[in-house]
Amino acid sequence: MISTKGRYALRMVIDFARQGEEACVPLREVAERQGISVKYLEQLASLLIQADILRSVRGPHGGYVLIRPPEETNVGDILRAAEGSCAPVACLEADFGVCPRRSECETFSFWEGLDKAIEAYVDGVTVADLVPVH
Amino acid sequence: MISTKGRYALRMVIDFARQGEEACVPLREVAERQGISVKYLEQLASLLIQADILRSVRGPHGGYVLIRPPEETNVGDILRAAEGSCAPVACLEADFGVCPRRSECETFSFWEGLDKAIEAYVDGVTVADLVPVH
DNA sequence: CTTATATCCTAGTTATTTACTAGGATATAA
DNA sequence: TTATATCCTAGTAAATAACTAGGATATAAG
Repeated sequence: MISTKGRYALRMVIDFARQGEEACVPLREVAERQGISVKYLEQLASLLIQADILRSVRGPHGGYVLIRPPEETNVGDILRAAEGSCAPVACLEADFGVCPRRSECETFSFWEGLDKAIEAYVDGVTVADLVPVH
Repeated sequence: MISTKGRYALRMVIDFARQGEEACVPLREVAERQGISVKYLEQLASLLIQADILRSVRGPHGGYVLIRPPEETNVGDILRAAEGSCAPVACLEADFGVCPRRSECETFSFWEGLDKAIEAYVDGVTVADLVPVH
């Protein structure tokens, strides 16, 4: 299940995109519009910076800017940045290593298929698809 | 993310299916083969009975029996029975009610689409697909 | 009718994760 | 110098996960 991290991160990015291309938007404004605390958004923004989705401008009139236009940022990248992973089971996460039951596991290929279906969907939607036309 | 409930429930049903059609299998055996405690499996079996996937036989030589043949039981039904839901976000669960942000929410349709992709996948795989041919 | 074996049912318990809040350090435009 | 931002690390309350525990109930076999 997707937690508030992923859900709020997506809403934040959509909010940025709505303010216009290359707009520098402070979290105070996003927090007010979205009803989420600045402090929590800060943590999510930091994850999105690490994932090269946002960049920041410090000081007065500072804020965050989308690195790429909304059409070039897909939702999968945002969710993976915020959640760590979109994998439906732990054994499919990057840092899990090799499962000791792997060779005898009859469900592994099923989970792999589910993971692919999820990735295909989330990577097939861009932020632009979710920003209402002005 | 799918918890041990869903993952173990699926492994248990596959284990039942491997013992043959209409076989009555006690949890003691499944527990031994799968490395999961009888007590935990009991709870999961109870959920699968409520969902009309298993039926039980009490007493010595008792156990659990698959109600339908493996080809007619899909994995989605097992996961929904064990997990309560396969929905990726809380607002898509049956008992959530109407979200107060629903009318202004720009992400709802995205989550709905993800939910449909997940349901289509899990409902498209049957237990028979996961039981290795003997 | 006793016994062994199974399911059934409800609680409790420990560890982890979630969803934040708190407090300050750092940068910078005016 | 000051106000306004981001940045960074900890802490914390509540919920969830992943079980274990203890017994009640049913039933086949002797």
